[in-house]
Parts: sequence; structure tokens; C-alpha cells
Amino acid sequence: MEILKKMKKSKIFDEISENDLKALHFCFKTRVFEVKKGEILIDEGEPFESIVLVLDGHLRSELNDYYGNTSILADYHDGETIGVEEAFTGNNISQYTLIAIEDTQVLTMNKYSVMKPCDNMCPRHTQFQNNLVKIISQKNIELMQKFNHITKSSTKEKVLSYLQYISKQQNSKYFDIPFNRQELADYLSVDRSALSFELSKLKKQGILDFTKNHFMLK
Amino acid sequence: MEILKKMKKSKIFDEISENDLKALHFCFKTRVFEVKKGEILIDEGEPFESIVLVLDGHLRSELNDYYGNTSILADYHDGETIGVEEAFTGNNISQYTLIAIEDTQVLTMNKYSVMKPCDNMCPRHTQFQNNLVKIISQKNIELMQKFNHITKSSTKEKVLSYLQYISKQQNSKYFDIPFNRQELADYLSVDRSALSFELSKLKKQGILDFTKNHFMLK
DNA sequence: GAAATTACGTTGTTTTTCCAACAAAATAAG
DNA sequence: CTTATTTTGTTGGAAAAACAACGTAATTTC
Repeated sequence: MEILKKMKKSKIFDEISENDLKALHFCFKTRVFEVKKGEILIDEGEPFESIVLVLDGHLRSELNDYYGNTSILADYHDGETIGVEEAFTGNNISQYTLIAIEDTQVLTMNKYSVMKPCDNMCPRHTQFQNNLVKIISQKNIELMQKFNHITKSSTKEKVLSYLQYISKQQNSKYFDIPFNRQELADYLSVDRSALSFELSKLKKQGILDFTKNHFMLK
Repeated sequence: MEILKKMKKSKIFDEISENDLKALHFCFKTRVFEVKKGEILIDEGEPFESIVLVLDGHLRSELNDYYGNTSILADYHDGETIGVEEAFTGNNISQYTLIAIEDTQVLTMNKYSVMKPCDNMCPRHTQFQNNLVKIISQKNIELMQKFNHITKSSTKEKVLSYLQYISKQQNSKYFDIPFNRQELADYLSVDRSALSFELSKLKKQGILDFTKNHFMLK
């Protein structure tokens, strides 16, 4: 698919015409490129100079501590944007690592240009700002939701809180989760084997059923 | 202090003139009132109809689970705003409890009016949207910072991560924290007595020193 | 389709955290 | 000033989680 088409389908350029988008390439100093699976776009502690839009693929933000423990912060798919918060708070150092989960095509924008859009942009500036507000708001709600899971006191509660949330989101007692076991453990900040153990226990108790990442929750 | 003066000092109305603010009272259907210490403004699960600005006082958002465990999400002081994310994502149900830590004067705005400001507002609309972006971005960064603390695997690491952050923020090895022991435990999602125990151990090891909420970190 | 690699579940052991109870210190109330 | 109340530190025992190790199943690679 053409770049412009992908941009049009993104949240950050929602309701902005193709003509305006063409002008934006210059205004925002965009750059389009490919990131290979496993490649790190930005490492924790490195300067955060761009706003990143996922055109096609899958990125992930994560925290890695001292001992090699990983904590998954968020996943980003087609049309999702990373780094708006950092730009607008003057947070020039990345707090997290941004890594490609699969081969991914990204579009980057110069953050200073986005923050002070040039005159060409003005007719659509209000719409653009509104998109920004929505994107960051959504991210914020998701983070808060994650707190709801990981602040639970036991592994059992954490995983049930998470599964109930996904089930509700997909509006069915049958649902898929976007993680394998290790990733789910990293997302919930628990040990993988302990997580497997709890899942098995819940299965024996008949509270849930699963094969791989497909679940059923009563 | 007069209401307008307090509004002028807030983040959400930054760089907006007193004249514009006067008009806004009507546009945004503002309401000013007092909340007593300990009083709950919004309970988890209740509808979230307004955007709340703290004029004078101290509010706190927290999660309370099944067993009565509390997890502190964030604190809000003079000039800070709550509920912008919920408004702009159509999140009509509050995910958290909003409680007054001290007697607090608040100003509420109708969220629908804020989302679609009327024509009177237009000259300052761009500035206002920019303020919104900054506020939510800042909140976002703070939440992410908190993840950095609470996803650490041991109590010791959690508390050190937090204290190092505050120390860095206040740019000194001597600093005050805005929590008592129970609150710090609730913020970091650990047990209070375990926290006290770890703090004492760190003190004995000479890594830090403290009396009450005043700390020194080597 | 065979071999290698990765993902997942299980178990036993070690470590950590939680919990309850209590004493000492600090603070608030009368 | 004296008496409550709250906050904090300390301890020992119970519960839970982490960790390591391993077998099996599933997936990928060649």
C-alpha cells in the first residue's frame, strides 16, 4: 500500500486530507524506513528526537532492568504513534526501549516541527491537535488499566484481572490474547513458571480453559 | 485568592487571558465548590461527567480492590486537572476513586463543552488544545515513571528506584517525599511493614538515612 | 520429515513477601 | 500536662512467588 494511504488510516492524521498530508511531509520532515524484527529503534536512556508512526508492522515498548528482567509497557500496531508525550513534555531521554517485534515500516516526524506546525498546516491544525489529544488520552487510559492489573496482590488476581478485561473488551467468554506465556508474564510482572502454574490451577478448578493463547473464561 | 487568579495559574488555562477566562465560565459550564477532607468526589465505577481542576487543595486518585488494599495512582495539587483523558476517550466510567486528602476547592467543567468549545473560545482554542496535550503528556510520563518503580522485582529495588528518582528530581541527596510510610507502601504496591523493614536495613547498611519523610540517599 | 529450537507445564527448593501482633515513638486531643 | 490516637519499626510464622531444573509438546529450520 502507498505511504499516503497508510498515513490516512492512522490516528494521528485522522480526518486530514491527502493534499494536506502531502504538504505535511515537508513540514514535519518525515522519513520512512524499514526496521527488521528484533531491531532496537530507541534504547532506554537514548535521546528521543522523533515521533514515530507505525505504518505497517509491530513495535513494542519495554523496560529492562539490571538483572535482565523485561517488563512490557505497550504494543504498537499499524496506525499507532509513539513519542508524542515525550515531545510535548520536553522529555528528551527515552525511559524505555522501543523494539521491533516483526519487520516494520515506520514513518518518523521531527518532534519540534510537529510541536510548532508551520503555516501550511494551519487549516488542519485544530484537527491535528485534537488527534494528538485523543492519542495520548487513549494511551493514558491503557496505562491506567494496566495498573489495575499489576497492582493486584497475587499472581492469580493479576492474571484474572487481565483476562477478564480482555474478555470484556472482545465481548465474549472466548478470546485470544496478544501474548505468549513469557510475554504475558512480562506484561504482568510475574514469573513465567508461576504464571503457568496458576493458569493450570484455574483450569483444574474449571474457572477457565485455554489452549495456547486462546482462552475461555466463565 | 479570587477564582480567576487561581484559574490563570493553572496548567489548563495557561496563557489564556482573564477576559477569555470570564467567557469560559459560561462556555464550559463551570461550577466551583468545596470538598471536605476524606470526601470522595468520584468512586470507581461511577460515571465521569466532568473535568476537575484543583483550585486550592489536594486530591488523590487511587484503586481499591476487593480485600481493601489501596493503590495510590496520582496526587493532584493546585492548578492540576483530572479527567481530560476520560473525556476525550469517551471513558464514561471512572476506573479509579478520586478522594480529597485535605479540604479542597475545585472547579468542574462540563466535559462535552470542553471537547467542543463554542465560538467565543476560538481565538484561544489552539492555545487551549496545546495545554491539554501538555497536561495529558505529563500525566503519561508520570505513569510510565511509576511503572519503572513498581515493576522492579523486589521491595528493596522498588523503594530505591523511587527514592533515586525523587532525589534526582529535587537535584539533591537530601529530599522530602510526599508520602508517609503507609502511603509510600500503597504507592509502590508493597506491604507497609515489609517496606519499613527494608528501609531500616538500607539505613543500617549506610545506603540511606531518614527521619520521617525526610531522606538522604548516597 | 528429521533435527534443532522454542514454548509450555510441572515439581521441589529457596527466597521473599505478606500478615498479624506488638512495642516504641510521635502526634493530636482534651 | 495527661491521655488517646496514629505512625513507625520490629519480630516470627504462614503464604506466596521466584528460581532452577527438566520433560514434553509444538514450532521452526534446513
